[in-house]
Amino acid sequence: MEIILKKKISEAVKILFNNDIQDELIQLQETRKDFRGDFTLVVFPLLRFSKNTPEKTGELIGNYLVSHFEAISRFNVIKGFLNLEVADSWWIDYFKNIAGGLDPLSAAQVSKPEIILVEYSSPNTNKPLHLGHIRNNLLGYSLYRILSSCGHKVIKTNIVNDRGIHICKSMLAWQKFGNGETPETSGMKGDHLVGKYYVLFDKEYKAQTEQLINQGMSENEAKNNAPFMKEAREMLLKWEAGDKEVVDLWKTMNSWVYAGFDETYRKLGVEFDRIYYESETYKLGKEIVLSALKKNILYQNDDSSIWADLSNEGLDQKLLLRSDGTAVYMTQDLGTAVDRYNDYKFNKSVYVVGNEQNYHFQVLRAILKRMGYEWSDGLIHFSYGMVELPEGRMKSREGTVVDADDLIAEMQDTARDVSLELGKLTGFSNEEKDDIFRKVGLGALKYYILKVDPKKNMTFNPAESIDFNGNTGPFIQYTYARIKSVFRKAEQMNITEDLAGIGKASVGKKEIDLIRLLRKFPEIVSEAASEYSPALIANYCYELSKEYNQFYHDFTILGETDASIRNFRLVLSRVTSEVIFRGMWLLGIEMPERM
RNA sequence: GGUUCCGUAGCUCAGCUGGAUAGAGCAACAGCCUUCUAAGCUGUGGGUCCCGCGUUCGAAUCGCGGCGGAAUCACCA
Repeated sequence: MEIILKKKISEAVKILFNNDIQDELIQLQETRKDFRGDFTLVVFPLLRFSKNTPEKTGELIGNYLVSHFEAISRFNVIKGFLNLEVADSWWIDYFKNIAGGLDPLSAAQVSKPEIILVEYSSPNTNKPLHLGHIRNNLLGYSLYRILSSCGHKVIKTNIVNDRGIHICKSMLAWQKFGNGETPETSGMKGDHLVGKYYVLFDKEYKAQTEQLINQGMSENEAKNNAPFMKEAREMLLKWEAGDKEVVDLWKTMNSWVYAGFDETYRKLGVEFDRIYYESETYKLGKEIVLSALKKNILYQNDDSSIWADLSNEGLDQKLLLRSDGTAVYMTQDLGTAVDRYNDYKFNKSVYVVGNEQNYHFQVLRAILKRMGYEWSDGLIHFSYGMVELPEGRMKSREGTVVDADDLIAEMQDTARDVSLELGKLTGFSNEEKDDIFRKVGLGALKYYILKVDPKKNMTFNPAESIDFNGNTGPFIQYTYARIKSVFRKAEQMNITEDLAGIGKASVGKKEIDLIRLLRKFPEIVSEAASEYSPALIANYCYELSKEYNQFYHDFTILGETDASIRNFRLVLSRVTSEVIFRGMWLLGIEMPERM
């Protein structure tokens, strides 16, 4: 529509003012709700051609369009804005088009599909997942759905940080205090069990450090000389040397953690196509670093540590291999990146990683570029903000972390309480109820997190996140469930949709408002894909749901006596529910058929 | 100090390829359940869009300069 309209406007300008104008000067937008009309032309840019007042110019163009373009039925001019009204027949035709089973996503397809890796989650294997990981997982998974819905080939990957001193810490504490405790004997989830020993290590380590400080050591000395730290370091060396006992323990404890993570991932509804382990990629990283050193891309210090000098790119010196030859975080990431390119020859590789690592990824790209990997341009750090609590940042040492499993359970419990209090779901089996509570509780959590702009830090208010009223996931789910209910009722009444009858229906403003919103969907999806922002879709789904709820309250649907009007509303309801479903699906949010 | 990000209603957030009177939700107050789900709908109050300058017919939106906040600049990951 817009394209034809623009053509007509440019034709009008040519005939009225005798000028060929560029497309950019024709600023066409949807008319604001509080004005009469469907599309609005901003006439200011055209004044220099018309050499007339804004009002007069608008009027001239409006008159031309009404008499030369049958789709435009009326117009009005307010200040410099020409509001055009599209004939109802056009809306009906348009609507029949999208109602006839046209996939709302087909318009969002990209012309050149790419191979895109999306890395997300990236847990450490020494403690359970927390609220920050939830944001990461939800963003990553939703990104996957959005990008692949646009036609890209997307590979979901996870890099598990399964090596390093932090793992040895839990292992050591388990050896000292564990008495052979396992997930089976303790009844604890594996990741929580290992996390418990990580905390124990820290506690004991702190005590030891304090003792040494009291004996007169400086803080740094004490930290380095505490027996626990020494033992942990020894353990790391043994691990790198392949010591059987250490490696076996490492394997055992990691397997506990993986089982725990899998459970959390399953509850969250996220999954991966390929998992990389740092214990496997760090060696490649070392090789890359060493060969780059030979080519004089890097330099070596007297203590034989290896560095990259990025100072002429506005970055600092960056350590790549320690003086004892062991790998650091950056070494592993270099290895992982090369590994991945060899595996997939990706066009883009998206890292869903918190903004605290902005610098790290700047450096990663710069080093790869310098090493001659042209594909490094395709590395994208999808940087998201921290999740803070009303009291401030989460601190594991102060016990203010919100545990992922606890939170999920709590959301489901709240969904149950609210639902029962409202007296819903009588006559359902316990399985059916639990399924709905799960969808609603999780929907609330996911929506709450995904609706905010990823790059912004967000505040997680526990009391508010469990609110199910207003701009929330359950509100959107509720809208969907309600539409489903209309259709169940219609079935009972033997009412079926009749697209053919719709032409006779009178098109009201409410209907047009809904259709206008519906037609935006593909545009929103492509925008979300190019901006990497699920939040756009979340806010759209809310807007659509709100619009529908208002529509629903203003009219009866099944009770409408005029069949053509009833059909119009019925089909409109169905299309709305399909788009809502699709939008929420892109966010990874499940929709209950009733609630 | 360098770099990156953020600053919109009491609170949580939309809006940002420049357009009309800046929008939702929460919280407060007032209404609406014999008709398809009230997890809803309607209404009232609430704003120096951090500040200043610039570009423009027009700036919350773009540019520059401040101010405030966050992150980061480790032989941690």
